[in-house]
This record gives sequence, structure tokens and C-alpha cells, in this order.
Amino acid sequence: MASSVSGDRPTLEDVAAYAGVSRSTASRALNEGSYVSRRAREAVLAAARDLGYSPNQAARSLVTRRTGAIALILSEPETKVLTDPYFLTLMREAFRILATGGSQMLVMFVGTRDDIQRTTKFLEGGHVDGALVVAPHAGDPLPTALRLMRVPVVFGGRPGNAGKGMYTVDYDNVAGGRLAATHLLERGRRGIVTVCGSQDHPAAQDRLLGWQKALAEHGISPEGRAESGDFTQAGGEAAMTRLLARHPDLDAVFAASDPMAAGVLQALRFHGRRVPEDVAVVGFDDHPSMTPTLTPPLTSVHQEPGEQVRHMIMILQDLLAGHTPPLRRQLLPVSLTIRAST
Amino acid sequence: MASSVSGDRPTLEDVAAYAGVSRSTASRALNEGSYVSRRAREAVLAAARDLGYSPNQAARSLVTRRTGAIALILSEPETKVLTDPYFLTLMREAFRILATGGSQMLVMFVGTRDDIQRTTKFLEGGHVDGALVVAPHAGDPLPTALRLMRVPVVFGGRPGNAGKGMYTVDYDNVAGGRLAATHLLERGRRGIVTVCGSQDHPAAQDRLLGWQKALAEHGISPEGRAESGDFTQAGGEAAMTRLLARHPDLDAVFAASDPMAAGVLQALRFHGRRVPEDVAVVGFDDHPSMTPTLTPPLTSVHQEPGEQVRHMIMILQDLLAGHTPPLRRQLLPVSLTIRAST
DNA sequence: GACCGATCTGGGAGCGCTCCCAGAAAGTGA
DNA sequence: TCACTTTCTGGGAGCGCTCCCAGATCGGTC
Repeated sequence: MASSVSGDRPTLEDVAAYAGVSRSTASRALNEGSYVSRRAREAVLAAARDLGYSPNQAARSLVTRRTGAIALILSEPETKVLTDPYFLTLMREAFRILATGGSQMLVMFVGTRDDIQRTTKFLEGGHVDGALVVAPHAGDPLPTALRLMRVPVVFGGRPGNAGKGMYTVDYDNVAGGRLAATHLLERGRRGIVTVCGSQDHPAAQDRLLGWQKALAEHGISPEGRAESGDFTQAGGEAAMTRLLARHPDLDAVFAASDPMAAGVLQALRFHGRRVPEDVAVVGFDDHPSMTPTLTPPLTSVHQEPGEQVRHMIMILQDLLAGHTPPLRRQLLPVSLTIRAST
Repeated sequence: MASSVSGDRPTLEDVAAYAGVSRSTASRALNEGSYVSRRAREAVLAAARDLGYSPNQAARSLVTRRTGAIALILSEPETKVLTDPYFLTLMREAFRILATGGSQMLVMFVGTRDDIQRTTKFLEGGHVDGALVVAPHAGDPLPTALRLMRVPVVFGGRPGNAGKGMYTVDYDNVAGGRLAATHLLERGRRGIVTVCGSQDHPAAQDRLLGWQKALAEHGISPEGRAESGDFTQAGGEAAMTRLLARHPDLDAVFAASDPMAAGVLQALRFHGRRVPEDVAVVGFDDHPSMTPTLTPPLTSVHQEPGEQVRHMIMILQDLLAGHTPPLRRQLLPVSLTIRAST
């Protein structure tokens, strides 16, 4: 039987009948196809509006072999990363961009080995057109597992076993570390130390590297001037306390993340050092909900999570369109936002 | 033509041919349907494994009228809520539960009026089987907009314009406020004040109400003992400073969220009050990444975001199964985790 | 051995859509 | 006017799956 029964959701057939044209013409009109007369197009559009028509995504993707959905895969083996506002910003921005382009965002978290298996199976299953993957830890097996997938994948950040044959969009963390160090040197500081992030994090490695290079270029040996604060406020505070004991004459700190910088400020306050008079402090991330509210407001290396995700999506869409973008590893610039702490 | 061409993804037809049975039998075997001989089932399962078969979701949902996807809709008009670890925990847990049950999670953020329109359209479009909605702000127009949707919807928390005809799963915030106040009273404190959350938040209203009731029942007028700290650490610090000026003799504080409690501790430290000797402090949320790391570790009203989402999903699945769960507003109990701050 | 119910199987229809193709209608130039 | 291209239209096929139904097979009972 025809599906002109009311009550149920209207189909393309219903719209066509209402507009007095055929199903094919209705389809063309709705999909901006060429070779449709103005009269027909307007009639169909009006019919669709009147009937409250909305196309059946399943039927459409059955024939187009496109789902219109993109997976956002977040791999965070440790639950503690939960507190990071970075992930939420990332998701929000990704959602915004994808939604504007008419795509849906399917979020998946990967924690255990089981998750990896399920995720690869899922991607192979053709449920999504492509995937955006953020896997910030060095040892993470996920990137390798996804390398040979038939679905296009774009990575955010530098996956541990980097580069070969995968598309990545990363911040220039080396330049960021260098920027922070140079800024402190320009302020005339020489007793510069760093609270670095866990070194199983490629991003943390890069930030440290940039900082080391800048110091070395100015004739200062970076040896023994770094302590890890494993990206938390408490860790930053502890690391700073250790550094103060080892280098009582220090006059500047580069903390490789904002939460660690907050811990650094706390430790400095506790030990009676004034910021920035006695010790200058630079953070990293410059997250808007964090840096301006600290006392004093924090100078920080600025990065734009929205920008990263935007580039990732651009590459993915290029890949989906059948192109082969030339750049395999894209580095996004970072800048320095100077506030009262330096 | 038959689709036995290799290279392409295998279809059910291919699996059936490989196993030497018909498409129907293959379908029954894979879907745990009854009336399949053991022989046939094993042959089909082996064939599916050998060929790396994974069913085409689009084709399946075209006929079952089920997408296997659930939308998680987060409505947060203000961008500042981003820092809240609650949302991330919620998503993670929701994902975990849904993935285990074979459902996909589609995340949508709603901020602007445009988003609302797009969201309702999307839900009407039949892209998902149901939706979980978290809209913690009182004035939020989203819940009303979703009320009359044909897709089943379950709300988390108490939407501003509560109750009628919607399924909600909320914490017993009134009991939580009462619990905090009672605990402080039992500790012998009488100069009790509160740093409450923004009152455009039903949860904040409820917490304050419970606290007020408990005080009143013990003959203490709650009048003039509350200051809003709008759910941030900085706000909590400022509110506490105002309270100290107004009530120099206070000896206990109930902060309606952990971040605000952190601000309270900071203000107390700054003003030379010892915790818990001079002033006892109780927080709310008891987020594992927060309360134990504060100095001193914070006594806090404990709630389990995972539990909330679990109940929401249970109700939704009931709704999807065609049942009509009797309870329209479910209240989850909260408890008190006592640590060194009281 | 005949009968009957339970168990199992394969073919056909159809979900709502897009795409291909044949043919109608309209436009163009001699 | 006629041939010929261009624009537009509708019917048919088919995407991969589930579900229904008719028929085959199997066991047990009289």
C-alpha cells in the first residue's frame, strides 16, 4: 500500500504527492539537484514545510553510503584527566562546527583494551564517515590500532608513535616552551626553572624541549632545573616546593600547564615569595576560565582548542571529499598572553 | 547482480552463501532469534567471523525503525559551566552504559535559541531513539520545548518548570542541605552560615532550602546567614569574605559546591581562621578529584553522577520498550562523606 | 504407517531513499 | 517548418536488512 496514511511520519512519497510531482523530482528539489524547474522546486519545498517533512536518515545513508556522522574519540587511560577543561572545549567546538555543517557528532571514550577493540570494530562497521581522535598519551596503543582503518582518521596532538601515514594537527609546543623561556629571559631573569608535565606526554616533552633550547642558546644550562608536576595543581605545588629547596635563588618559573601554575603560585605564596617581584611565573594553555582569575593574573602561552578542532575537521572533510591533503602533520602556532605574573 | 564481489564490505547475503544457508536463516542466527538449528547457527557465526562481517546499521534501522542511538543533550547557556567536572563524568558514564548495551551516544550542546530549534528538529527527524537531557538552569526554555516531542526524553536534575508530564532523575538536594546543616549542629556549632549557589539553579535553591529547614528546626533563624558564591571558587572566596565581615563569630560554613568550598577555605586561611578548629566547613558534590586534595580534606555531601545517569538510562530504556514507568520524578539519595574539615 | 504439532528453512515483500535512464517538454537555429 | 540540443520529469531498480508466510523436516503418538 501507499504510505499516504496520516499519523505516521511523512515520507518523500507523501511530499511528492502533496506537491503534485513525482518522488524523483521531489528528491531533486530537496537535494539542490540541478534540472528542476522553479515551479516544481517551490511546490516541493512548500509541501515539505506544510507536512513537516524530515528525511529518513537511514534510508538515505543506505544508498549514499554516508552516515552524516563523525566520531570524536577521546582516549584518556587515566581518569584524572577528567578535570581538564580542554576536553570539554574540544567537544563543544567540534559539535558546533559539525552541527553547522549538518553532521552529527558521536562521542566515544576509550580507556581500556576492550574499548579499543570495540572502537575499531565500530569504525569498521561503517557507522560513521570518519573519526577525530585525541590521544594525548605516549604509550597509547589506540593510534596504531586505527592507522590501518578504512575510515579516514585525523589525530589531534602528537600521538606517541608519531607521523607515518597519519594526519595530525598539533600545537607547536616546542615554540611554546621557547616563547615562555625567551619572555622570562627578556624580563632579565636568569634563575629560571620549570615545572614540566609528565614526560609520557608528547606535548609535555615538546614544551620542555623548547624551554631547554632557549635557555641553552642564552648560555644557561637547563640541567637540574626541571621538576615534573604531572599536570595537576597539587603536583605543581609539590614540584615548586622541591625546586625552591634546590634553587633558593630562583627568580622565574615556567609551568607547562595552567593548573600546575596555580599550584606554583600557591607554593610561592606559602614561602613568602612575591609574584612577579621576586619570582615571575608563566603558564601554558591560557584557558579563559583559569588564567585571569588567579592572583596575580597569569601570563600564559596561549592556544586555541577551537582552532585545532577546526583544522582537524577541515582535513577530515577534505579526506571525505576524496582529496588527499598534502600536509600530513600540521603545526598550529601559539602565542604569549602577558598578564601581571611576569 | 549478487553482491558476492570481494573487496567490498560483505553483506548478510555473502555470509549466508558462505555458510550455505539462506539470508533469512543467517539473519535469525545473528539476531539470536529462535527456530534456528544449532548446525545452521554455528555455520553462520563462523562465516560472519571469517568474512569479518558487520551488519549495515542503516539498512537495519530502515526496517526496525530503531537507530540504536541515544542523544545526550547538555544545555549550558553560560560558557563558564565548562569547568565543571560533573558534565565530563556524566558523559563518560552515559557512554559506558550505553556502549555496553550496544547503543551509540550522540552528544549535543545547546547554548543559543538557534540550538534549541535545531535540536527539536533533529529529535523529530528520528535520528535517535530517545534523549537524555541535562538542563540545570531555571529559566532554560529547552525542557518546555522538548515536552511534547514524540521521542522519549528523560531529564537529569530538576528542570526549572518542573514535573508535569516529564521524567526526571534528581538528587535529593533538600536532604543534602539538611544533612550538611545537621552534621554541623551535631558537631556543636551554632554560628552556621552558608555560601549558596546562584538561585537561578533549582539545585541551589533546594540545597539552601534544606539547610534553612534544619536550622529553623533547631531554633536558629537562617535569616541573613547566606551569601551566593555562584558556583565558582573565586565566588566562594568573595562570599566567605563578606560573611566574615558580617558574622565575625561564625564557626561553621556550608558551601553548596566543592569549588565554592575551596574558595571558602582560601578565605578562611587568609583571615587566619583554622579549619576545623575555628570554623568547620562542609562542601557539596564530593567529586573524587577535588575533595581529598584540599587542605584540609573536605567533608562533603556525596552524590554519584554515574548513578544518576544509570537511572536515567533505565527509565529511557523502559520507555523505549513500550512500558510506562510509574515514577515520574525520581529522587536519588545523597550521603555525607566526613573528612578532616569538620 | 498415518497423523499432528513443533521446529526449522527459504523466498518474497518492503522499509524510504537516491540514482539511472528513457522519454516528454521546451528552447534554438537554419 | 523541422532537426537538434538542452532542460525537465517520472518510473524502475536497488541499497542491505527484517519480517511474514508457506512449505519442508522432524519427532512423537495412536
